[in-house]
Amino acid sequence: MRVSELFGKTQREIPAEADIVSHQLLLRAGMINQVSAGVYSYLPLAWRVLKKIENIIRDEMNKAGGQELTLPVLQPLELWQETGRDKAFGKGLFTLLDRRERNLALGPTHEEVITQLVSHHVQSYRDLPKLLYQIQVKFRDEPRPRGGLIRVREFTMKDLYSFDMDEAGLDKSYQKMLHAYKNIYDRCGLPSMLVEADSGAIGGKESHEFMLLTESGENEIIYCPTGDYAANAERAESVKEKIDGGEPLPLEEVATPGMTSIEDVSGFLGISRSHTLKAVFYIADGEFVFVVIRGDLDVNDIKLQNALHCYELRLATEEEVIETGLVPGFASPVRISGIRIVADDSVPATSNLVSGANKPDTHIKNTNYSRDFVADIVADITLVEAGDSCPKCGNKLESTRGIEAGHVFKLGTFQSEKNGAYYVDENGESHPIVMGCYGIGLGRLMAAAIEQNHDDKGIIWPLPIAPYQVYLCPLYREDTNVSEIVEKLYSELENEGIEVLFDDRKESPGVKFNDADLLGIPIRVTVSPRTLEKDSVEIKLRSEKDSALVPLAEAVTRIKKTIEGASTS
RNA sequence: CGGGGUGUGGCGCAGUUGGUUAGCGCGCAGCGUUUGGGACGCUGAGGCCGGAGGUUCGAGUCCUCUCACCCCGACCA
Repeated sequence: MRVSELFGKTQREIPAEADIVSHQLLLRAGMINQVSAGVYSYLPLAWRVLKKIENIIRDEMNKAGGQELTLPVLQPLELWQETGRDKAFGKGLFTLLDRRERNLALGPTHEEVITQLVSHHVQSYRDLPKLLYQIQVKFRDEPRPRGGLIRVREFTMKDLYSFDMDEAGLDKSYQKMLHAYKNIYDRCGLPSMLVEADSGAIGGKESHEFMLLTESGENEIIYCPTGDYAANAERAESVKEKIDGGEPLPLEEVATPGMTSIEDVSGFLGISRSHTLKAVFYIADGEFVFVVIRGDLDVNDIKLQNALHCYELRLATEEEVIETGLVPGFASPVRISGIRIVADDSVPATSNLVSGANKPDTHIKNTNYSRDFVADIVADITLVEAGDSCPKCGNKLESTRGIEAGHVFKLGTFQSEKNGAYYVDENGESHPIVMGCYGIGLGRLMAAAIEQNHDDKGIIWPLPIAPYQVYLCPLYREDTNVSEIVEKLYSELENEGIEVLFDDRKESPGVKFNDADLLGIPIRVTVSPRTLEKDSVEIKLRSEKDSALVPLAEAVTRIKKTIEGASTS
């Protein structure tokens, strides 16, 4: 492709809209164009990158035994009502009415449709297992699209769904996908980290995410430096410090004027925070919930939401707390009724805690779980932080950030039961099909690749996903034969099947070099009167500082070698 | 949905207490001189100042409403 003919222009200045690097560079490189919040057009350079990523993914899916198919974007809302996931997605689901006033949804994902499809074509254990996938556009009305391509409302995603007879089969499919995913990121040239993930309110039991580590990542990752544990902070667990409160003592009121925070109370009474009981109030699907946790710990909202099995969860306002009859800052789970109580598992494990007294300026000492109050739910709802202890080995956990570039779930039979996908086993008995699902967002992967690979000049594409492999950069001068030689080189490279972006513009060297750097093409080949004096061309890798002069006659083979070397290493 | 911010040629911005033909840089077009890290000169094209309503002799500027986009939070496979 000749740059003079390429659709899309580079921009020197950083668009004011863009905050994160990948967004800025995608815009400056003329790769994407925003149409609406979270909706983009993809120009030829971006499209080529997406196609390369797509082909790598497709290849790995096929190798793992996946069969590609295509599914509708337009889906009847009833299908979503069958599983109740219309509620789980809530406003995130784009819906519309057709001319007959029937409700339709734009697919945010395709479990419902594919499960229904499978129910029509799988009746027997002989039809299983199956791995089916599609690479298609999906729609989600995100509350807040952000970060350019990181979080959008219309996006292309590869989703594979596995259908197995039983858990053992699912385990196998799941392992296959973990392996395939690792290969995908490796082949794209992007280091990834596998972490345990939250599977959401309706998800199955097990779930993992593939993270591309970068500081601009939306997700906090908690991991053990020994490598035996890594999890999204949303679900990370830790070994909680054991606090010995001694034998249960009688309840005792104590005046604590104005001491409304854990900090205040522990300081005032001269005890550590871990000897206090922290009360936090939430509204879960409209219901007021009283949450208690040991004073030195914080509540993880996601874990709490999972424990409550609710769709919507938020902190209660002070007014709501007062309306409920509680005293903010001095609330206690002791002797209250009609309010659901959730306790972190640290609470039953610790004795003689200081809690509120449900009256102003007063706390009670020696609150003991079971004797003084019980919770409706006891669960681990602790927010884990760097410095806590690894659940596997006890070492200090660390924290980093990453972009979620893939998410795999063991769905189990929830979906197949609701959408009626059953099979008959050898004994003629009917069972729901055991499912898994495995997604990768292509645009996000592209953006994450840039977040991981750039410098102050521009993008540095890993060769396997670069829009072009070679940037052929002649520096013309009228009285020389650069033009003739570079045209010949261009067609030779193309004949070898090498993807060349040929900067045939009559621009100054500075402009060309800067554009080459901005676009991030891995191999830059400069031909100029200066190199031709030595009968050579200059080859420079975008990822490296130095360049090398290579004899013109060897240029093509040298470039081929560089490409092969990069793709096998 | 709550909080904050921004809307002025393709991009980045300026525009005073309201005052005449709305500016600058980049980019774009033409001509000429240039060519190893975003060259220079000359000439030129390109604007319902986000939209609607209002105040006023007069509105990019003031008032009201509205829309869009961005950021933080809520939310989110």
